[in-house]
Amino acid sequence: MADTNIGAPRPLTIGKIAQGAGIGVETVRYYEREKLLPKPARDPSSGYRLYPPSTIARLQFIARAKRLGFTLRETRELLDLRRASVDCGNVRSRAHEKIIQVREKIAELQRIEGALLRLADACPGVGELDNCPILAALEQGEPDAD
Amino acid sequence: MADTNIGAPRPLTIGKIAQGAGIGVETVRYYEREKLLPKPARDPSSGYRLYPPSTIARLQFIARAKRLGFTLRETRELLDLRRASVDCGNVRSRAHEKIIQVREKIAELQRIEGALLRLADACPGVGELDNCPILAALEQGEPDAD
DNA sequence: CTTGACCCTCAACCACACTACAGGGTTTAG
DNA sequence: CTAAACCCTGTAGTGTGGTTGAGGGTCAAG
Ligand SMILES: [Zn+2]
Ligand SMILES: [Zn+2]
Ligand SMILES: [Zn+2]
Ligand SMILES: [Zn+2]
Repeated sequence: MADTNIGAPRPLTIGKIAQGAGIGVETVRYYEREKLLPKPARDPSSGYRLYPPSTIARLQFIARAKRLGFTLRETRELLDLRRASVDCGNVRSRAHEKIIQVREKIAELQRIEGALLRLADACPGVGELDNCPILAALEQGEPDAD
Repeated sequence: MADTNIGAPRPLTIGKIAQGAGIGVETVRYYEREKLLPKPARDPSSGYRLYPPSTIARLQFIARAKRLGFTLRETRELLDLRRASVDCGNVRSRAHEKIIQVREKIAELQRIEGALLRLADACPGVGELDNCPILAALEQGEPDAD
């Protein structure tokens, strides 16, 4: 409201965008090395990196993709898709692949949870280790576990 | 049935126990370095490692613990518990800790799955990327995701 | 006896996603 | 002007769970 120089996207230093995205400065430089961020402009005299403010959104994109279970490699591919002007279907099919992977992980963890629960419930919690069904199952194999 | 030399636990070479446990020879030596396996006897002339057959069971213990979500460090602690003659309660409490961790992972993955499903269902799968709700959510943040 | 399969040690390397120096230069507040 | 806070490059280290390779020695079959 006060100043209306909206046309000038005053560039931000690496510290600002890192803080804006809630990550470390080193991580931003790492993302640049790993090609998740394009090489930014530089201040000619100091050599400092100068980022457009939209870079913060891009870093948040990366953070969200990470929270959704995408690796950095996959996230880079998503970002590249946009550059390459591919269509929606490509993006959606990646999301579907990721859903399948996530479900597989969940199923595996639920199997693990069930096995641990059965073992913990069978363990008296007192007494000699020779009677402990948890160690026994680990040593001899559990009927239901595999 | 044929030979009854049961009292002599003829030792096995590293290749045999690795094959018996379904893992690699290098992995067995790695486990020894990481103190998940005690240092085995050696053939005096060749220097070959000589293992009692029960080592295969120990390796399977490790494999099962890994499948149950224990790290190698935690698995070593389980194995050390047995050596240290601690009681059942210690083992059970570790299993409970692990159950809690597994449930947290499951909840996180279910949150991720829900977010991905909402996005994928909203994405038409055809057309321009500018209309893709998946990329839009990653760029601008999704209301339900966080 | 020779060949190939097996074994030895020590060391380096892999992926992943950072993180931490070392050894500088620059900007900014007081 | 000075000192703190920031920035630069480049290299190296973290942790997890192994795998691979070099450069050998040993054992069993033919
Ligand atoms: Zn319980
Ligand atoms: Zn018990
Ligand atoms: Zn779907
Ligand atoms: Zn789409």
